[in-house]
Amino acid sequence: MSPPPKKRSYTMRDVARLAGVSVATVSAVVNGKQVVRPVVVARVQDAMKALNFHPDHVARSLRVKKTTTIGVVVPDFSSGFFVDVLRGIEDAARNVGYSVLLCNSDDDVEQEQRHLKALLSRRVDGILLASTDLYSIADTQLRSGTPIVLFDRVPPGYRGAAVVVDNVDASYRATRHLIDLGHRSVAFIAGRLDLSTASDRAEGFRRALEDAHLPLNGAYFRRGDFHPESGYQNGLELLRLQNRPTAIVCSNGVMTLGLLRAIHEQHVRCPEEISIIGFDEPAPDSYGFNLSTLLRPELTVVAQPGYEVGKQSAQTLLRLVSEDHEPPADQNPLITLQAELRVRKSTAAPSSQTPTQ
Amino acid sequence: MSPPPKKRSYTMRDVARLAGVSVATVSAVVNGKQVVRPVVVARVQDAMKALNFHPDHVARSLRVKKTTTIGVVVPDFSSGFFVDVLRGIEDAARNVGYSVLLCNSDDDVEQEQRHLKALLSRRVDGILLASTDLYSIADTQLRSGTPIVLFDRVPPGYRGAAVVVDNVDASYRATRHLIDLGHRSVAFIAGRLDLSTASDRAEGFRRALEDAHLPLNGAYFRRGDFHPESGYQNGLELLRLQNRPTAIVCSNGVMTLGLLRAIHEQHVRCPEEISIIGFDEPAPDSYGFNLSTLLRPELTVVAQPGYEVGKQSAQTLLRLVSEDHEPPADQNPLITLQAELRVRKSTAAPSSQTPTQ
DNA sequence: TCGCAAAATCGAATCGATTCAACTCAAGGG
DNA sequence: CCCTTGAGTTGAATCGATTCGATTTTGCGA
Repeated sequence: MSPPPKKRSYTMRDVARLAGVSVATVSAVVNGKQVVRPVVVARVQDAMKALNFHPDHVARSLRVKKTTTIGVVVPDFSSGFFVDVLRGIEDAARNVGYSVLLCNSDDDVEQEQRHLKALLSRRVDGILLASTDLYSIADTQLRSGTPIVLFDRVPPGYRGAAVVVDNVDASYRATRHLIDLGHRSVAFIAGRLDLSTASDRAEGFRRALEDAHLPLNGAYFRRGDFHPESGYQNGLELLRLQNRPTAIVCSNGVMTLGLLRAIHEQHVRCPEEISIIGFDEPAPDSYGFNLSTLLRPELTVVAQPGYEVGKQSAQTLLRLVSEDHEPPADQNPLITLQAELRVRKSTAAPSSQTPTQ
Repeated sequence: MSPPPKKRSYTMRDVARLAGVSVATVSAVVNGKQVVRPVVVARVQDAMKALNFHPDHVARSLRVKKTTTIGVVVPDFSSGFFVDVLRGIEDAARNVGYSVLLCNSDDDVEQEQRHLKALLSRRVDGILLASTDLYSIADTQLRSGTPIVLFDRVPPGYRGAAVVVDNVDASYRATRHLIDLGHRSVAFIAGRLDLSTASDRAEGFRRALEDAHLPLNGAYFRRGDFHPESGYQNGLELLRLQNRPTAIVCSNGVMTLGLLRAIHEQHVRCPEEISIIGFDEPAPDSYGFNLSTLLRPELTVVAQPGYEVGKQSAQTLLRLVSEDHEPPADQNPLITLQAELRVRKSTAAPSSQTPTQ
């Protein structure tokens, strides 16, 4: 019960001294996992209050080899999709007392590697990663032993845990929607084809054409890079084509914004002269109602369940973290979520004069 | 030079053993702050490579009492503004090797307190906070000794470091823009008036009217809560008013979306029948071009420099962190940034028939 | 009142990197 | 040839909480 020394922040030692017990007992009180007599508990709690003691999580982490922290690496959090994902992650993590270390890779391979190194060095309990560099993960993962859950993007044949959207199906349905409306010349603006999301969407588009016995016009398949400018450029080029397509599928949210700009600039009426369908809402999905309904025209989109992707990724990761043994091989670590087709006003039947094909 | 024991992750001890030196020397090599003979450096580095050694940042943090991590508490990262801020923070932090612990308070006072406690417990080097509860900060701050920089929202008379936008001026200019166009009956949809941002914007509105010798019609001053639904409801009520205003200033981004919906639903033409000006872009500012230009109508807004707010907040905080002594009192710790008026198509001169005032 | 099992508390080692006083050793001066 | 000097290296203490085997207390029956 000696007077506490003057410090900025007190330790269990100080609390113990003030309460007249040992640090082990203070620890027992703090963690509540061992039995301590009520009278002692009270004494310790008083001491803690008196000193405004807060246990040092860093020291604890060192000792128990667990940081109660997960790292998240996203390629870009300007995109509405990743913001939704992030919200899902944060909510799931917070619910179980985990903190989130946020890293932005800017879609840059080196940044991503640096971030992963930093996260491992900081001994996060697990990592959520939307990787820019699909082929270098195995490496990082194998070396570290830290659980990793990939989301959104997954290397072909990846055997680890991952949460993705069924992009083939999403794209198929988007394309199919246009075909069902009567479109025969449908164009596609693809994303970075080295990413699974982009190639899957391209594949869905291809299959939908195939199933409808429509030819795949090479000029209608454009390579974008998931950035708005490429939506704009490819949009312009498509609109200027002699045989202009009657409909365009645009394979992500921000490229769709670029495409819209091109359409406005060229004074092409949508959906009268051209139908367009986008991927993702162009802004976070969380306002209670969606921004797309305010766009000119109201956008038909295939919306990915971003929040759900985040939530399930985090939950999967936290499950892996809490299992010390390797998860049984028979349970599939790949979770696939379905996107939702939201038909609004940017898609309609093509005008009667069918363009030459 | 004994063979390394099998472990998941190796320590300096292992590296030292393998390299035939002491841990102190390994530490010296890792940190490069003391002179070590090149031949020894090489031996140590080889050993590190061989074991795939990565220093344990947790242990380091404990010893040096520094985590190279800052905590960020935002009320909501669905809003485009905070996403921009976050990007600014992340960029600034990453540039100097800091990590970011992200917390979402959901504009809930208890969440915020919990997050702050957690961050202090985790011994972050500093905290960036957009506080929901302006009057309980002093407490947390004084007790902890951890540097805190407030951003976006600041309690009146706050004496600590903060980075804010000049909301009075921003709102003044928005209102002034409408008055200059000839509007005489201008309405205002306010946010949560307990927040400095909201009350400052209300004040700017008030002053602009006053300077123009226009009366402040009570029915034209609406209290919202910064959420889209309140923009919608207040919008509806304003539009249904007998003396409908000819222009509306809406004091944040998502409420403006709600207001837009109300306008569409009521089939009120904008800007012909009503001019509106919003605060913030309704989505992140980072696409290279802005979403507002695609809205129907293209929105005139007062855009806050979100990225800059984030960047300067982080830089200010990191400066505080690196100074061990208290900063001199004579330098003003309050940074005020100016918003930018972006005139687009949702504002125009009122129609000739002046409504009864 | 005593003895003893059970319950409560304690002491000391530990996690992994940093730090600093102490020590080694080679070079150069006297 | 010895001593000083200083560059390079090392051992051991330290950061603060946890943990576990050891020790003390408590409560209860005899």
